[in-house]
Formats: sequence, C-alpha cells, structure tokens
Amino acid sequence: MTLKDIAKATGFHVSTVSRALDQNSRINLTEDVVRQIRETADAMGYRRNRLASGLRTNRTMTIGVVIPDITNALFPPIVRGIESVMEPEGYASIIVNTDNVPEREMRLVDVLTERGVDGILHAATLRDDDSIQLIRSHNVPVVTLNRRVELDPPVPFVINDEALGIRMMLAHLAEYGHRRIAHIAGPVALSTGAMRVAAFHAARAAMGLAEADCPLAYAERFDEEEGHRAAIALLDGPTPFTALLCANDRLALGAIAALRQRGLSVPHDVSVTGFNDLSSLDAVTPPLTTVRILQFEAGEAAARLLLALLRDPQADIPAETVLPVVLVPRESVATPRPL
Amino acid sequence: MTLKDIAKATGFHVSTVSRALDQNSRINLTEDVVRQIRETADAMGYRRNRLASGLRTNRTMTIGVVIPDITNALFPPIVRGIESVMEPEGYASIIVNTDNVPEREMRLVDVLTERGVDGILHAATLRDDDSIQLIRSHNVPVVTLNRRVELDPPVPFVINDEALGIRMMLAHLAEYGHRRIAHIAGPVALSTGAMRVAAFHAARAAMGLAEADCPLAYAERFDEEEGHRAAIALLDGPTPFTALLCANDRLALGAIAALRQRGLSVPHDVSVTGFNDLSSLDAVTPPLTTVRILQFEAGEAAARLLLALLRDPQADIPAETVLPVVLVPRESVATPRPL
DNA sequence: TTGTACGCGTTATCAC
DNA sequence: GTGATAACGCGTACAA
Repeated sequence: MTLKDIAKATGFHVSTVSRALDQNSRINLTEDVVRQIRETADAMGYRRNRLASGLRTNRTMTIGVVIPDITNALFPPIVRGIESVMEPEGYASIIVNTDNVPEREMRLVDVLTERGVDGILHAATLRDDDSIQLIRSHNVPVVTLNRRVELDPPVPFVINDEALGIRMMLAHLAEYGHRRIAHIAGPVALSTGAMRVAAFHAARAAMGLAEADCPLAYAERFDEEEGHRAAIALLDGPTPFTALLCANDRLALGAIAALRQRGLSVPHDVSVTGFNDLSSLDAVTPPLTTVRILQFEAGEAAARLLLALLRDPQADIPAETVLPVVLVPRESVATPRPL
Repeated sequence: MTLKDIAKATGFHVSTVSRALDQNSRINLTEDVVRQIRETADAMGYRRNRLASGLRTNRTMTIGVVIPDITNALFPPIVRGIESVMEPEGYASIIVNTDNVPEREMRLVDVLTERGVDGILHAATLRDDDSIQLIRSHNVPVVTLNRRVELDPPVPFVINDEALGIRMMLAHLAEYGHRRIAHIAGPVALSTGAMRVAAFHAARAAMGLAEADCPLAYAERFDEEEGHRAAIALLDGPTPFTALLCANDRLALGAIAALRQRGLSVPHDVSVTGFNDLSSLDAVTPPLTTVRILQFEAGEAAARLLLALLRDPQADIPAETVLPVVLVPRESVATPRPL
C-alpha cells in the first residue's frame, strides 16, 4: 500500500494524495477531495512509509535515549517519563546502554545518528564527554538528564537538586546528634558524584562539623560492591564515625552489608543513608532513610525540552532545570551510640 | 557525506563506490580500487545512510521489542539479553511498553511496522493476542518470550519451565510438612498465569493433597496490590491454610503485607513463596523463597531465534524453547504451625 | 571489472 | 486546487 496505489484507486495524482493525507498541506485542497482520498486510504489500509518520508524530510520521528544500564532501577522510570511525552507526539525511542564505557558510548551514538534520530536524550553523560561533541557535530539536538556535562556552549540539562538533598540529609543526621559523619562519595567523573561530594563538603563546613571528624571514601562505581569496599576502607581508617552518608542507595546497601559483616548493627551502631529512593527500599532491613528524586518527571521535563528543540532548533529553552528533592526518613538512622 | 561525494572525490562512479563499501559486492572489484575508495571514504568520514539503504533493501537493521512495562524489574535483564545478541550484529532496538492494554499493543505494533522494523521480539503477548496477527499480516518475523501465544500456525516462543518451578515449590513446602497450601494465581489471560495455576492443580493432585485443603484466589494483575487483595480474600475465605504459594514475587510481596496487617507473621504463622527471583529479594524481610528464572538468557535465546529468521524467513527454528528454573530456598518458609 | 540507468516511497516546488 | 517533476541516498540488473 503506497501513495501510488491510493492514487490509482482514486484517480488523483500521487502528490494530491500526499497532500490530502498531510495535516498541513490539506488546507489547499477541496474538502470533498480530501474526504474521498482519506476514506479510500483508510479502506485500503494505507500507512505512510516513515523511511521514505524521512529520507525526503530528514525527520525520522525517532529519538535516541542513551542510558548507562536499564537494569539499574534508576532508569526505567526515566524512560517511561520520556515515552509519556514523546509517544503521543509520534516519536519512537531507540534505547542504548553504555555501561559508562566511553568507547561504547561513542559507538552507540553512531548507531543512533546512522539511523537518523531527530534528537537525543542523554542520561549517561560523563562530566567530560566526547560523545556529546560527536552528537553536536551531526547537528542533532541533545538534552542531558540525571547528569550534566561541562561544555561550551552549554548543553541543556535536567538534574535533581543534589546540593539540597545532601544538605537536608546532613541536617537530618545532625538533628539526631551525629557529629562524626563519614561520606561514601560516588565517581567524580559523573556530575552526580562530583556535585554530591562538593555539597557534602560545603554543608559540613556550614554546619560547623570538623573536617577531621568526617572521613571520606570514593567509590569508583555507583554499585553495592563499591559501597562495600568503601565502607570497609572507612572502618579500617583512623577516623571513627557514627553515621555514614552514602552518595546513592546502592552504595548504602553495599555499606550496610559490610557493616554487618563487621558485626555492627544498623542503625544502632552506625546510621546509614542513601540517595535516589529506589523502589522497594522500604522493604529492606532496615528501611533505608534516603532522598527521593523525581525520575519520571526528569524524563518528562527533558523530553519536553527536546521537543521544543525539535520544533525549532533555535528555540530559547532553559539551560538548567533543577528538580526538587524530598527527604524520606525511615529506620536506618538512630541516635549515635557513644564512641 | 554521501556516496556521491566519495564518487566525486575518487573519480569513480557512485555504484562502484557503493560496491567497494559493501562486503559482498566488493569481490568483483580490483583490490586497488577498493582500497582507494575505502581510504577516502574513511578520511571524509562517510557513513552509510541507513534510511536510504533501508528504503532500497527493505531492511532497517532495527528490531522492535514489545514489553509490558520496563519499570517492572522482570524486563530490563531481558532487554539486555536481547541487546547482547542483536547489537553486535548491527541491530538497534525500538522498545515499547504496552501496560498489558490490548489497544495500546495494537497501536505500538503499528509504530514499529511503520518504521520498518525487520523483526519483533514480543514479551508482552496475551494468550489470545491480536497484535501478533497484525505483525504477521505485515510479514514481519516474530518470536515471543517470557510468555507464549496460542495461535495457528504457532509462534516460536522462549519461556521458563513454569510447571517444573511450581512442582518444585510445592514439593519444597510439602517437605516442610505443609498440607494446606493456598495459591494466588496470576491473570489467566497471560500464559504465565495460566500455566502456573494449571501446574499447581496437577502437582497438588499428584502429591495427593486434597483440593478442598488448597484454596485458590485469582489476581487480575501481577502486582503487589493484587497480591494484597487476593491474600485478604483467602484469609477471609472458609479454608484455613499454612502456606501461600504465589504465582510471582510481586504477588508474594503484597500478600506478605496483607498477612502482617492481619497480625500474622511470615513464616511462623504462614509460609509464603514467590516466582521469578527479582533482584534484591534477598534484602527484604523475610528473604523470599522463590523460583529463579533466566531473564537475560531468555532475551538471548529469543534474539538468536529471531536472528535466524532474519537471515532466512523460512529457517527451521525450534517452535518451543523452555529454559530451566531453579528453586531458591530462603527464609519465608518454615514448618507449619498447628491450625 | 566498471559504468549506466532506474526505482524504492515520499514530499517540495514548480506550473497550470 | 490540482498535476507534473525532481530529488532525498542507496543498491542492483544490465550493459559495456
């Protein structure tokens, strides 16, 4: 079923049929002709060939979504948020997983641009990321979300209020009486890791906690294994602590496992906190005190920004969107036991 | 950068360039010409336009992946399994979420076929599913996974050994001494729900447990809310039970919440079991006894089947692939307390 | 071994 | 208002 078939069936010319089937050009046609063409097109089950259309218009009505790993519970809600905005507008999404490997990222961006995606939503960017440059060199609009990239000219981004989250959590721990608060920082190559550890330093200083009392360990990935390793490193370090503020939930889960291995109870011996509020964290033991971020909404917001760019590449869209976060107090924090 | 540009730069004709850049037709060309063309193509950064290529060949090197909901932890590993096979072969995936709504399913299949996907992996099929017929009417190869559809001619599928899983779990409970075992069945519109409840009946009878001692409740969706509702219904029913075998993990989680609300302890008052072994189920309280299925491997297997079909639509591939399951005993099962 | 010519399905831009 | 034509980039039967 092609335009040609409909043309033959109705007796009109292909171009007339094309116009009748297009919302915009339809205005130049007699209402009667439009109706007739559309009816037989429907009857014959005509469906526009998006490849041919894209070849002609340079628009595929497809976007690329770049994420680190869909099995990480952080990302599926983001993907659904994106879909909830893009799908009603007629856009489909090609999703690729980078595993935070730069080479993979570059190749996958190639995969996307080869298929002529109209734009890219990038939730896997590193702070210094060549793939963004690559995308730009193809003149493909891009918005990052969850993380940001530091580049000139700037890339519009949608992130969470990392600083506020860390501040609230630190204040929460202080309220319980903690003065010796350790931090497991995330990878500094990611904006989330970097921003959270910077916020930790700033908030700690502002609250008058001594730097010497608040030891730090850096995780190389945002996962349980690294959380475990970093917690052990802190426990084996010279500085005692009563609370452990982790840069995300998975680090916290790993840290809790490590503390238990060392015979420490959470929260009675050490309080532990996370960040993100992955689902079913209320079912773990103890239910984890954490910071809730807006995953679905981040996807929505970024998609809306991209949509504006797709309609008009010169559109003046906000460069920075920072979504609010909420403290979720549960049971992994208690009053400190005297050291 | 098009073939035309390379042709101009090298002095050869477009078709010669096209051939030089294609693995298969290259054999007809002088080695020297091929080298020269490929070198300048590389230097000029040529990349084949997959749209134009697809328009010509009817192959987009893109497949469609239909799942119910990516935020359901069951599916991300499946998606990665698919990707692990398809991506190295040059295929990209368009992923769509049906939410188990038939109308949505139909529209999303349209989205996929419009974009000319070469094949579809369908993990969201209903037992009686019109979207599969729709796919077939477009002559697009399809393999279902996780679930199966009952259609003639049959659609190749990759599923888990549901019957074995249920049998093993029932035997496990019986070993602990349970004779009064309730079942929360999944939606019978899904092959997983139907096969598990059928297996429950068969295994129960084979083990000599009285049907009257083993009450049933049907969930309308595989989620916590329905698990909760069904558990309450069983508790309010006339038949007492000491164990509750749930058709999947999420139903079990909901059921445990319901039991607790009624002041019952798991596993001391009632043993509860799940199916699937979603990640971090070992972190919940109590750690859930369940059946582990091979999610990633299911994705891999289905992708390999589809790949065979993409190479040769007439390929003789196995109609049924049943992956092994493993019982994972944890702490949600104990010896029954006398009624 | 290389070049010619055409068509895939659509749409933009003419002319009438 | 409608029709004719060309072009998007590529692949391939056919000719040379």
